[in-house]
Amino acid sequence: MKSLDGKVKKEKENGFASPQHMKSEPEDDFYHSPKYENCVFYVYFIEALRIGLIIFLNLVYSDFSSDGCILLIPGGKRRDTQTVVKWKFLEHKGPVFAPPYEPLPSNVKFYYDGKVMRLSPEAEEVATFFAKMLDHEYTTKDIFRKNFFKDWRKEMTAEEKAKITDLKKCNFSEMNEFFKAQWRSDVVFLCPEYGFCIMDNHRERIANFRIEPPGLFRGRGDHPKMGMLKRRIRPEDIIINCSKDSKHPEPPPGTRWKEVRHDNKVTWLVSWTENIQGSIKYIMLNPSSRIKGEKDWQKYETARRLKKCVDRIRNQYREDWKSKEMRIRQRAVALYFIDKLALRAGNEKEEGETADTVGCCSLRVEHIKLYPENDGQEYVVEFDFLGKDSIRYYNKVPVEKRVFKNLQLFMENKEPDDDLFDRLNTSILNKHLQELMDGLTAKVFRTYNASITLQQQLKELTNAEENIPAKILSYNRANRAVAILCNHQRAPPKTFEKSMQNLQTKIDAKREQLSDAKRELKSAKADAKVRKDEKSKKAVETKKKAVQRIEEQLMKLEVQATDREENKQIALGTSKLNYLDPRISVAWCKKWGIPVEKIYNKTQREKFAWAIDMADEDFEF
DNA sequence: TGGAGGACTTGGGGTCACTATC
DNA sequence: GATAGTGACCCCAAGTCCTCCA
Repeated sequence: MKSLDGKVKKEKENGFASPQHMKSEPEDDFYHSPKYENCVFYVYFIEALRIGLIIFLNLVYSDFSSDGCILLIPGGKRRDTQTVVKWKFLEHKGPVFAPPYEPLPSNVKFYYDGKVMRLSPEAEEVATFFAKMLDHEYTTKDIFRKNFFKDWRKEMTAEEKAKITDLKKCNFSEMNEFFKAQWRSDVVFLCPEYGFCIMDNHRERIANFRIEPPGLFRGRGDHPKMGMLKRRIRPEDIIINCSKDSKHPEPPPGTRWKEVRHDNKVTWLVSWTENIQGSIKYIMLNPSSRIKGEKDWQKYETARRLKKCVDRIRNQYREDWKSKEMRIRQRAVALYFIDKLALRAGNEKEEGETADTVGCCSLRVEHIKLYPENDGQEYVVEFDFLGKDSIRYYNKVPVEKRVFKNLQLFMENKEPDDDLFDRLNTSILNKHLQELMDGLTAKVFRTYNASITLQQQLKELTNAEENIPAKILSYNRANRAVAILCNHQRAPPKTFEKSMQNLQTKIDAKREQLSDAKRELKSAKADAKVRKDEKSKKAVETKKKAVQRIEEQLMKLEVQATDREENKQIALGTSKLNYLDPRISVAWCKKWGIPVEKIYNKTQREKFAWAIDMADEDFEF
């Protein structure tokens, strides 16, 4: 692990201040505070007899260290460390398990081949997973049905297995109706108890304190494992991570944890291994927590460092297009795509285990087409592939001649399903990037290009003369430019057409209202001209104000319609949450007097509390 | 050195609760 | 009070990148 010395030094040189909230300065009322530097001492007064001592010792003697972050000790003095300690003290209540299966009431029947059939509890539970999804497209997909049926049969008794041999003959509709009508039990009240933990004196919100319930795996795209049974997680599957000196969470009576460990070099509280892919799942802290906030801040600082050397890197990869070595040319062309098109790195994937999706390094020959000329443009590359979450990436872009020629070279004598960059993978690329800049990986380009685009677009689109709704439209347009760059798509909402129609009706009505109001104003003016008295003058003023008000309302509606239409298939949330340095948005709000609530909702404000604290209107990414 | 596993971020969709409208 | 529409929040899958070990 890298020493933090260099980082701290660099940050000092660059003039980065540590965000205010990252300092360890306990305040009261942390429970409702958007900041999270509040001490638990005040709220947990009763429990504090025991915890208090630890808190006190922590406050006095410890710093709050985090991997790669500036460390502060009480008094604000920075201290560097070699360790990768992420927390000093961690206490939590453990996870909340999915409620046990309750057999269906006897009036809810399952039919096989038109006849009522009573299922064993094990088989019935798995059947209910399918029944609950009956209205979903998944249950019409062959792979889903095949996987489900195979796993369902494993839960059946020998008798059931012999009888139930064809999924088509199964009728789950009564079960489906039953679940639709059922009142959903509310576990929100568990939140204050299980939804929080104590980490380094701070009461922190936990992101996902509930264990994922059993069900059918919903893989995306053409996932070969969709429909498989996600088994129930039991205490014996759970690894608890907490402080040695904390009050360990208790497993449910009569059970035990798989393991209790005290690893303060990781940030998770609970983990278990899921049975579909064999991957590990975690319970971690909410994005508003200090540990996540620091990481987020670091991410944007790395992207800002890239800004300083991006020209050098671009010059270098342009040079590398001419390299004698194929691997260097491939690396340089791939990097050009990552930089220009904000493509993801594209790790290798195990064939047949997941949906067939690719990123830059894993592009295949079949994913691009080359056009020496297309629609009056030279050297056009057409990309068409499925990216993360099987979202289609389609783009036709003119590229530089050397890139085009190189691509022709890379594609020579290859089959459509051969790798385009056969001498490259993400670890080779990232190793190279690491040499160009400390901490640089392919992902950083996406963050950098997203943030810099937002900043540029905001400068370009914001008009000082415009009112707040128009400025917010500009913001959304800038956000949209980033979402398009990053290919963040969404399925148009089901109610989209209808709601657009309703909005249009409102606009039409408002227009009519406006023309009525104008007509009234005109006649009031004429009246005032004849009568020349105070009363009629006043009437003119009133009518004028009415026209103005309606004009504003109409504009608001029109802006709303434009915004919604332009947003039909674009998802803004992902870029806002993960790629755009929040300080750009905060600075923009401050500069133009826009309430930050118009840009960020409550959750987002909590996540970006550090940026709201830090950024003034002059902030430059 | 490279492959596997682990830790963490990113991502779209689903659900729910709140608000507006009738 | 019922209903429709919507945004916020939750869920958990699917990525990226790092570490560890043979």
